[in-house]
Amino acid sequence: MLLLKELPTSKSLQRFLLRYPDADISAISDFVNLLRAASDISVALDKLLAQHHLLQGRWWVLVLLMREETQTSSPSDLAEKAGVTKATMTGFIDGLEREGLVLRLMDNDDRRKFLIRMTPAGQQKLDEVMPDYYRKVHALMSQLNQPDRDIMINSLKLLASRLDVMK
Amino acid sequence: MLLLKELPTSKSLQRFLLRYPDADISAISDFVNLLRAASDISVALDKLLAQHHLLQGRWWVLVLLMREETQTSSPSDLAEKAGVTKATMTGFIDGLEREGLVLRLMDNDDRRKFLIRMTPAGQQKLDEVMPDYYRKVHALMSQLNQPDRDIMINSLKLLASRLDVMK
DNA sequence: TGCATATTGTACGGTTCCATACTATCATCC
DNA sequence: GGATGATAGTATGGAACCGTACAATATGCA
Repeated sequence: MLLLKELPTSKSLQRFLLRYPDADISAISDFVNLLRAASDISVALDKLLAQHHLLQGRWWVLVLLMREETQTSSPSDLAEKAGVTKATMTGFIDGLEREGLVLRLMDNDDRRKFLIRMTPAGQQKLDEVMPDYYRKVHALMSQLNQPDRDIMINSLKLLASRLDVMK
Repeated sequence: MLLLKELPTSKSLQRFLLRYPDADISAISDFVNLLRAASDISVALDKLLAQHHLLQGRWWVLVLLMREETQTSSPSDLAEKAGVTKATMTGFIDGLEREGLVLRLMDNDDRRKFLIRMTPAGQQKLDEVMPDYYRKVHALMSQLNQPDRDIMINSLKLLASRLDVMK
């Protein structure tokens, strides 16, 4: 996600309005601000994870594995739950395996499959990251009062559910 | 930005709470929902631009150039305004130049520099994209009533301005 | 003037992601 | 049981990014 750091000057805004008179300036401004704020927040999460030598993609995989009682899943299943392609998941697993945080095991029932299992080192890594993550997310979200926070989240959810209007 | 498609089951949530009892579940849930909604919106923007054979990075460059009266700027200036490194901007400009949407001109005042100028084809591309963009962003943002929209944007801005609490 | 320092743009190598195409394996249906 | 089609995982090649290092050029200061 890429975003402009600089909002337009009123002078350049006028030039845009001259050329595109139908533009809804306040809608554009809100839209850009929304994306920029979310991008900044995502970057902050990246930095938090980087302090533990993790990246969002690999971290989600560990979280998904911890959700499983057996701490085991398949690449396809992980890909679907993480919302990435199978090819992307292959890359994540490669990285995690290289660092010893997960194992690839044969699945004797279906020889096309692998079983991906979190190792003790993987669990240890999560135990190191999650308390930090929870603490900092709590600190961030506490900056908002509850009514505003509810309205913000519900509004975002509503927008995300109405994205078909952009087609 | 990568996001889980699936929220945790209550069963796996209990396992997380057992291991990390201090977790603020509602903060985490809101945080993840925020990032996921924003990511979905960003993907929708990508798709809109893709219909015009553009990508976010290159598109912002054209928008920045249009903001300039001379439709001209330098790679360093563009990089700073777009919030990317100079190296990344070099790549964007390469792509835009290859497609004939911008030109690299010598700067006779400072021979280290280039002047990047939008071509008529570049302006034509923007004239094709921007009305579509404006129309669809208006359609999306109109899904919210004004008070909620204001609260959402202000809350997001406030969060983005308080990201130091995550350090 | 000359020399240290800063700036500009690029090359290079790295990561994360995707789309596509492929092999191996499984499931189905005649 | 054999062909057909679906599915699992990966390889490959691409784009968008970054950090670092570099050559060329400009600037400032003794």
